[in-house]
Amino acid sequence: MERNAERTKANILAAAVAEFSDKGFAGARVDSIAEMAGCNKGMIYQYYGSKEHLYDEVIAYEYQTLSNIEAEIIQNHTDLRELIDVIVDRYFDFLLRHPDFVKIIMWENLNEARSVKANPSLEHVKAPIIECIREAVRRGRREGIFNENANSKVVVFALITGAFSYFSNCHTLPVVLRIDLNNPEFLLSCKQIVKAGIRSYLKK
Amino acid sequence: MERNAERTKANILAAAVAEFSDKGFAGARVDSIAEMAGCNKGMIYQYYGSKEHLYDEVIAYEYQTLSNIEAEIIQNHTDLRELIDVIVDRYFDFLLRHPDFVKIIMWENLNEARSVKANPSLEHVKAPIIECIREAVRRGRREGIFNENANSKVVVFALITGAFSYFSNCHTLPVVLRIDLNNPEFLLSCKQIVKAGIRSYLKK
Amino acid sequence: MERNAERTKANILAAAVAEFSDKGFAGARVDSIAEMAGCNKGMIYQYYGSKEHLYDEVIAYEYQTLSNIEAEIIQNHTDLRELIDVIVDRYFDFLLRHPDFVKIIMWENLNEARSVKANPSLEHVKAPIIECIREAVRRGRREGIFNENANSKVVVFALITGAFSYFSNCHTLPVVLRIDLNNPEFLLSCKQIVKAGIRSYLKK
Amino acid sequence: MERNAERTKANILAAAVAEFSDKGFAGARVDSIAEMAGCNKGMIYQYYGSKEHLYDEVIAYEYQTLSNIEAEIIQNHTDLRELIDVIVDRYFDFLLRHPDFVKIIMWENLNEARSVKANPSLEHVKAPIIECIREAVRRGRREGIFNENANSKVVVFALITGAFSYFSNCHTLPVVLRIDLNNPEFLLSCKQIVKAGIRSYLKK
DNA sequence: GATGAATGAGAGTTCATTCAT
DNA sequence: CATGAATGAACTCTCATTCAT
Repeated sequence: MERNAERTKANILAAAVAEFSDKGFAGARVDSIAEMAGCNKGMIYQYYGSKEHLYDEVIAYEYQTLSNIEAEIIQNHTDLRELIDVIVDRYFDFLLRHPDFVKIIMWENLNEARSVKANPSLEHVKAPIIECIREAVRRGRREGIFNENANSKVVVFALITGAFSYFSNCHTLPVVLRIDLNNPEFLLSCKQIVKAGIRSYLKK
Repeated sequence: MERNAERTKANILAAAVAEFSDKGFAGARVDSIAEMAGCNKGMIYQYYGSKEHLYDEVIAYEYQTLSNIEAEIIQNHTDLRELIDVIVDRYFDFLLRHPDFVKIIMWENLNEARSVKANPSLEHVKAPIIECIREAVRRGRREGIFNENANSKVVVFALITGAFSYFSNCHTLPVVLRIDLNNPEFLLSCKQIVKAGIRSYLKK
Repeated sequence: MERNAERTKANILAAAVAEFSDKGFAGARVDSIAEMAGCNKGMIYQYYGSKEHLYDEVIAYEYQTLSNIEAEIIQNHTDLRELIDVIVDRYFDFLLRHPDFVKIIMWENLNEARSVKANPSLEHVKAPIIECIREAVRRGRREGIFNENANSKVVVFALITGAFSYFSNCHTLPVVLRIDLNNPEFLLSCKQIVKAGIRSYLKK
Repeated sequence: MERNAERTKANILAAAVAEFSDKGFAGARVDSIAEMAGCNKGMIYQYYGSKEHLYDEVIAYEYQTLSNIEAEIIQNHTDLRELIDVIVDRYFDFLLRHPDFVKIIMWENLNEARSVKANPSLEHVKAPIIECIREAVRRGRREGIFNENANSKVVVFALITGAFSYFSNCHTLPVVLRIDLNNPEFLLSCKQIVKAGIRSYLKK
């Protein structure tokens, strides 16, 4: 068995993402993470100190993945009129491709964000996208296409939760509503509702 | 020491709602539930069989509380134009006053709805509100105020998730967005965005 | 529900015989006994004081059933030459029809006869059959058909264990020897071996 | 505190033999086994999975100890006329020196041989001694000293139960018959009865 | 750096027994 | 006489963590 600290650490983190997103903090098993990571349990304690610290790292890591997407959006957007649509689309795409992310964020909310609150660097993880929207709103006002009183944080909140909500109830609602979330038309309608809601808020 | 089976059973269920909504299935402790219920652990097993069955009862109970609200909405609504606004308002009100409900639903989604799927009666728990919306859409079409192609289940889905999403990220987003969800204006804006999105879907 | 102390007591004892013979003392459940007896658990404690005392009563009861058979044998036997054969046949018959007896005796042996030792009246439960054999051996000596040195207690021991052993390994031996204990020929052979062994001991 | 998986596993098995033979499956305590084995309770679950699997291992182990004795008997016997006597003597010796074995077999019979039946390898654990007796009976017939119709499985059954029965009632019968099983003469008489019974069956 | 044997606290569950009704 | 709600101790089993190797 080859010795490679970097690789082992990365394997542990990846395994931890899978385990914590699947079972949550209380349900996750350190043994399972070690097995998935293909390493010994002792390694986890050597590299991450405790189950709790490992969980913190997972939270930070997951927030970073979305942050990377947001950085991309910010760099590439040009047209103000299309910005909302683009962000909604990118958020839906991201969450669709990262089911782990959705779950981790849900666990962390049920955890009352204790890990997020304990990590000072996360206070600023959304700064770029907030600033991007704030600037867009400002410009939109000047150009006369956006409302004077629109609160840019309301917009960010609506963007995130609008996309998120399609995924966060994805197990119970299909049962009680007897719907199929994989239906592309259904997805399209939901995206349009989110977009229309936010556009309405900005214009009004 | 008074003996009362009915009361004890109810106490256990109430304690279980509190414990499961707070900690989830894996994190909940049967000991804590017994202590909160002011009874012996054995009573829980006598009345509910196992931690898992107790959880199932909690899930069923919580769905029933919302179902009661929905029944009320259906009985009282008259004006088609106001229906969406009324439901959004009532859902937000309900979730605001029932934080346990939000959490339980989130835990159950993370649990992949295993308990919901195992309880056949829950398949029909949403039938009344679905039927109410379907009928409204039908009438709206005839009156010429609603879209021909509007899917009533999309509307129900958007109503539920629209309200839900305000609450389901209520711990992480205030931290990373530096917002205050208790601000009444913020709440109002969010409700308006949800209403506008759905109205747009119906009209378009 | 009719109130009848005698009947309830008898029902409990019958249920206890079934439960203890099936599961042994440690495996038996007071709840099961109450259910089988069609009465409340409290009754068991009222009439028998504890699980342990109830077990003691079961032991005493079972010994009595065999004692009744032995009394019958003693009264009816006449011919000295046939006595051994008769007793072996009657013992096999009894054990065949009373599987509970075999099991209870086995549990009690594994229990190191604590209950038997604690019940002084059981010290004399075998006195009649012992006396019967002793007298038979004495007469057999006088008539010249039995050995001078035959120990009558050896005979009783061999009679009891000879019959018993056909039943006490009735679950393991059929598996490892691949035999069918219900085969009448097999049973006959076993009885003959026991009879021949004891006759040999008496004659030699 | 030395760490040695092999040793710990062996200690647990030895402790389990003692505990299960003493208390049976239901009465045995995992805590007691751990204490006797001088290890932590968790080790038992790591190495044996469950109390039930540990019991299965004990059953298999005990059958093996007798199988070893039987292999020895088979290798060393020469004279056909002495075979029965030798086996009876060796069985009595073995059971005298292995009280655990007798008890475990009794528990397992009361357990309705569930563990024996669940272990396919035990179906053949008696094959060597069965084959040995079968061959002896065949040769005895050819030499004219054994009966034409003797069933070799009856012989094996009688050998095993004959020896076993001396031990399986060793706690109750001494009390109710007022005998001393440690008396060497008594033992000798019992062995002779068993031998005579089987010889009679073979000759007749 | 890496292993896996070992630990101890605590989890869910059972059960003989008691007691208010 | 009879019920069944309630108790508390003890049981089997789990798991985060430590540590000798």
